[in-house]
Amino acid sequence: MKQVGEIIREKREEKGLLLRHLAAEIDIDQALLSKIERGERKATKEQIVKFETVFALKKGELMLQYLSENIAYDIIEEKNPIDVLHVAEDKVEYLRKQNKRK
Amino acid sequence: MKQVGEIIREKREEKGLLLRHLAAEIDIDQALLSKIERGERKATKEQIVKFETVFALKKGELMLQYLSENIAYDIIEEKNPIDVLHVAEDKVEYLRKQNKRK
DNA sequence: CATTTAATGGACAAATATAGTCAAATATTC
DNA sequence: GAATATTTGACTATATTTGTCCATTAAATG
Repeated sequence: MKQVGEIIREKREEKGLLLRHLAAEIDIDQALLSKIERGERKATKEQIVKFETVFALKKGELMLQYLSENIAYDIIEEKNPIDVLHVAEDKVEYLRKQNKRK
Repeated sequence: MKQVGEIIREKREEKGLLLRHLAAEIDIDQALLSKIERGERKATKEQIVKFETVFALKKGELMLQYLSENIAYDIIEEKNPIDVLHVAEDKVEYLRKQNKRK
């Protein structure tokens, strides 16, 4: 199961880019990119969008990994993380219906 | 589908407590409690634990609602929130296995 | 193996988000 | 309509996140 940072590093190396090249494209410091790739820091949503563009990934593909990874790490230390996700699912479905109605 | 704030308000009223009484027990300003009950502000995890104690709820019961509610609102505006949750579930399961092994 | 180049670590600063308070304005109850 | 309870909004404090700089380490190259 690949982490977002790993995916980014792989893609960067596939393209033969150096940290500083990709960092420049994303418009961040190369040290920060290094940390993101190694999972020491999290990217922002905006940066994930940029990565998708630079790597020509399907829109939302990396974002899906990113969002779910954040959630997973947020709750992994909790009592019943799986239950939390199931209840969250109920709530999302409920909220969507609500929105549809109005 | 009840929101955390609503649950708190119900419980408080069941016990016949005023905002300022419960606020004192939880050790926050009553204005903040008012906002939490109406969903204008979010409680902290620590406060949720206190609410569980004050209301003699099963440990983790309110926390489950709280955590899942936060997640639901975090992703409701995203493209495929349900997919996000499913992938998050995979990741949680993966992380747990990892932990077990070491 | 010495130099150059790339990547990483750590301390700090800036920006943003969250939590909390106070006092005034509203609403509710008697 | 006075007293009590709740809500609102502006503001401050605190915590967290994001980003940069520069020193250090690691890797590659002549």
